[in-house]
Amino acid sequence: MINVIIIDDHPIVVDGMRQLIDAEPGMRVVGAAMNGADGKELLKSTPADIVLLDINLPDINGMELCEYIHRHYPALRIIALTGFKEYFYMQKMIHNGASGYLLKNAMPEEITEGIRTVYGGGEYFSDEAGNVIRMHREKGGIFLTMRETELLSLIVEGYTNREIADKLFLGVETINSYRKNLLLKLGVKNTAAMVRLAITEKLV
Amino acid sequence: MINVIIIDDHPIVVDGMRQLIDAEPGMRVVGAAMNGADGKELLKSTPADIVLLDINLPDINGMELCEYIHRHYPALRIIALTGFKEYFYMQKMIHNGASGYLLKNAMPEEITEGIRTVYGGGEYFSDEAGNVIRMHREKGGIFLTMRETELLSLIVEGYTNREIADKLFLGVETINSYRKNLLLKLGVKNTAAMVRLAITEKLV
DNA sequence: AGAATAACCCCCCTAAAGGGGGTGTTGGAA
DNA sequence: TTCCAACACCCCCTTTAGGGGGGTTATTCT
Repeated sequence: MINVIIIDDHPIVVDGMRQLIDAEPGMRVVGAAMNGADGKELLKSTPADIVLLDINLPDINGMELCEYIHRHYPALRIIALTGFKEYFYMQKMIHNGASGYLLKNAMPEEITEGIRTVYGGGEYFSDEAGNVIRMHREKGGIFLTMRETELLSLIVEGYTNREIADKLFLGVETINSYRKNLLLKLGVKNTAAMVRLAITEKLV
Repeated sequence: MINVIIIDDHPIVVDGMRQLIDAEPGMRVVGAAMNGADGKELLKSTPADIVLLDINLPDINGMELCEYIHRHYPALRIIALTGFKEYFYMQKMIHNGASGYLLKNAMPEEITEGIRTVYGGGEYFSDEAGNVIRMHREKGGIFLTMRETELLSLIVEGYTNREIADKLFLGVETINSYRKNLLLKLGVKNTAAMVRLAITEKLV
């Protein structure tokens, strides 16, 4: 029996997953949390095999939580379950210990198959995610570093330096440096042009 | 009995909604579609009272589909069900005939309450959405004028206020006013978010 | 004639972004 | 072991953007 924990702040998604997994023979949902803090508590009290982890959580970043889980519960296998289809997130989650990456528009069969594959020790990426990862892996040249890409995404989403600093627990001056460096690397002179480039060139 | 149709490309969301609604007395899901084309077919064959409509659909834009549904089935009440919290989307959906706007992180009770309220002839907006809408309704602002669109394009292209002013033979302060008004109308708080919205929604 | 709206202009003031310099740590490749 | 890239941080300073007000015209619809 594969025991699954869900950490996701969308009640509807949690309900849907629960129904899907419980209906599947050989696996069941043993707990669910709607934020990072509850998630950590849940992990402490409830032994499980698989964690389905959202990236968008109200209190902490899912990617950090992924790293935390991987460090504190190395035996636990993590599958990212998110709407983000940007390579950046996949790269980061895998780097932080995730063994699978499921997009929320994945078909139910993909989800159960993913759980089984990852439980068996493998890696699993849902169709679209797999394509994106393959595309980038052969191209290789990501000329922005991970941190830079991360910063860029946050800028594109409209966060100010102050907000980004708080979110990442860094100094404002640090964010400033990154921002200036991004302008330099991308060869643009202001945020507006950078955002446009980031979107049209799919850098995020 | 309130008959509900769901149009959303996330199977898990559909499952979750279905479970939630079917468990609620007095309402039931009579059909679901995962894209716009299937959605249109479904509407043709299946009479219903409420449509829960996602904005992110693989084939067509949910906002356009909203308008289509409203025109072809005026009796049908539409509730937007989406993750977008920008005012722009709410405004557009309401303008296109939606009677409610639910964010995907809404609590289950909000969803069922929303369905009931809208079925009863009212309007319903989930907590966060409601705040955003109320804030904007008092201030007003529907579509972009020619001039505003022109300004927006120039901003997206990375020109500063000074440059735009010179280019259009206007005062810098005038450009400033336009820019501020654009932020207000589009419901975003800075240039980065505005540029993103302008590009992804093809406002330019 | 009156109301509404687009287009235009101006002030003050603060917050945020950007330009140009710099420091130090770390972890991996050579 | 040395070297380098990535990362995080700091200073001073100027420009740009954004928040809050205040207006005037001309047109268009009723």
